Amino acid sequence: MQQRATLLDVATEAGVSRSTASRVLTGTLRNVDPQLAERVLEASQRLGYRANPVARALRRQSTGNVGILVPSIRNSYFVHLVDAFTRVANRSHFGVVLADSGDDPELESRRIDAFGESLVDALAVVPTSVTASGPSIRRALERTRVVQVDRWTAGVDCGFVGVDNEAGIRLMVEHLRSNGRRRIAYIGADQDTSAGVERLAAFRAHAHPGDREILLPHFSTSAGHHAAQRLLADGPLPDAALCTADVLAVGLLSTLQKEGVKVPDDIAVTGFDGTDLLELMNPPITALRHPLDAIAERALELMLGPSVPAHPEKVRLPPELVARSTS
Amino acid sequence: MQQRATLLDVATEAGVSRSTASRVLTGTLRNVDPQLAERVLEASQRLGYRANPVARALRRQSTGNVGILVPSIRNSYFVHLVDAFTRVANRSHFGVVLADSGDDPELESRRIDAFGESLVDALAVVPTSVTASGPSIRRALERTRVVQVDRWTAGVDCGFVGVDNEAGIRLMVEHLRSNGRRRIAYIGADQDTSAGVERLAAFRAHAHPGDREILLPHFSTSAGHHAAQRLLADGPLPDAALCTADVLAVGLLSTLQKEGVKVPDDIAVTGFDGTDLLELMNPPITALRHPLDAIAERALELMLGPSVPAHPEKVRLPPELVARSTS
DNA sequence: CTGAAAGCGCTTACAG
DNA sequence: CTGAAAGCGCTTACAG
Repeated sequence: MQQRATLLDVATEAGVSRSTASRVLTGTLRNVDPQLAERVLEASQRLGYRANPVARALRRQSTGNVGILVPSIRNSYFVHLVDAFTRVANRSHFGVVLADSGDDPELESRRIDAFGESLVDALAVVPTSVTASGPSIRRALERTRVVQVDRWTAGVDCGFVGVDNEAGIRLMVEHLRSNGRRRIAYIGADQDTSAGVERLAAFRAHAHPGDREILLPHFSTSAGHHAAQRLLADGPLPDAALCTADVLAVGLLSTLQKEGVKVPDDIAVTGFDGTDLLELMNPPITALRHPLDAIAERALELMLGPSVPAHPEKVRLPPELVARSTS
Repeated sequence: MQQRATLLDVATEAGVSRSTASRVLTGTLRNVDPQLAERVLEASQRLGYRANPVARALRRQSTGNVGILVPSIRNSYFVHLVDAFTRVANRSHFGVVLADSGDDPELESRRIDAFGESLVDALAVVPTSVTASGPSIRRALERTRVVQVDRWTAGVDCGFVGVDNEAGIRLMVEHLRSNGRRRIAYIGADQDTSAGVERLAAFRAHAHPGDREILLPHFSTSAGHHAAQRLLADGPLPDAALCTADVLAVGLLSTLQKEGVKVPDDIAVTGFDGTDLLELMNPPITALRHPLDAIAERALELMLGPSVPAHPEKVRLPPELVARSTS
């Protein structure tokens, strides 16, 4: 670990000024003598020079990094989302800084501040709460460009990109009904998030008398496990469990099967997100596919696009239904 | 999104110099008049001041961030590892920057350079290849402090912290034998990584004549699926499949079951990492538990500790066996 | 086409 | 105890 070569070192080695060296190295090649350019390039090579990004960022007032804050990297839906986001960002030569808010508004607030005071030009956040996340996001908005992804918060004037939850629920309910399911149990969670709220509202708009609702604290596999136990305890089994997250569906299916319930014969089980957990289960689980690449692209456009509109866009992208063997 | 207040703004507002304002705000409170300190604090509050971390990093020659580069965030083992690493780093007030090398030495090399030229004080890397990752890691070592986690590369003088693979395999083989399993199929992958190499060598040291080996390109669920197909195609089933990664075990179990094989009656299946996938499967899968927190702690010590020893430490931490229902 | 100079926003010896 | 000044390593008007 030796002393890094600096721009001045390169310039000296090449016998030019820092200005010229900088011009060559940043590719502002117009207006540079090819001879000198060559010398600078060689010197830079010889010294193993790489521009110090901290100094560059300070001067340019921009780091070339974007941040993404998700509730939990343990939830595989967010892993897929981060994956898509990173791929799209890298395509435009942006680095990505990832953080996890532990599904906790308090921790989320600290993370947002860390980003705000930190090294990103813009921030994508999946808020943990439709209400409690408001203040931190508003605070972030004062310092940097922010877009909300997958979930929004109330009363915050900030762009949003996510899946169309209403369409997703409708697709799923129609699919179940058309397969003869008559008593659907809606397995919801995180009613304190916009996703939870929108999905439940959509379900109620399409519910029939025989249907019911089970609402859990968080989207997690253990919540799915608890939902299964509730189903088992509460008398006759419904003929479908519409889970509003893959992790819920996986936990629920796993628990039902351990109790000897046959899926899909006794009950249909559906997920929501399209993660690759679905294919691993036995039987593979019916769910939606979210347009994650498109979501990431639109999010980055909003984050990095030219101006900040007075009324930021809210973008909802339609999911597709992917029928597998549990329905 | 308004103009951020600068240190000069705070100083002016409080009627002091930047030096004093800086002293107060960085908590170098010795040698500051309490009166002035109070005024500075108030001004800072009023202006919503937060130090610009880029400027601070340039001046201090340190960012307060550490990086971690993993082969794939799709592999849930690495999610757990990153999780532990982040928790431990945050405890010491370090930020964490995460990147994914897509299991590809080429991409890995680019990511390492990005880190090297980027905004971290030290880097933890899980190399993709015991050979091909060498040059990039050596290059990183010239610019910043580096520690290898979970896997090492040949001929690179760099600290390492990981699980004791030999002990893990031994534990697992003994467990299977003591449960009466006589024909063990070793399901390996990534023979180009130190983990792959060490695990295979350990297995061979404990193998019996009836045992066999199936080696796959990568640790992934689809590789587990292929392993199951090979097992099914190759004549009489062994009575145990010792998988050297949880994702392998999950993919293999899932495929075997789809083909009507009974686990554990027909065959035992074991994982390796201790991710929470194991509990979701039906039946839950026997595996090891890695001491991830300890691994993260030791890694951070090596990354951030005082001096760089001439012969960097190689730390191997012992796993525990967690018997579940597949063995 | 090229270089001297200013400046991004901080922190920290140094002098007083 | 406090402030003027230097400097971290770049980039970019500006003058020539």
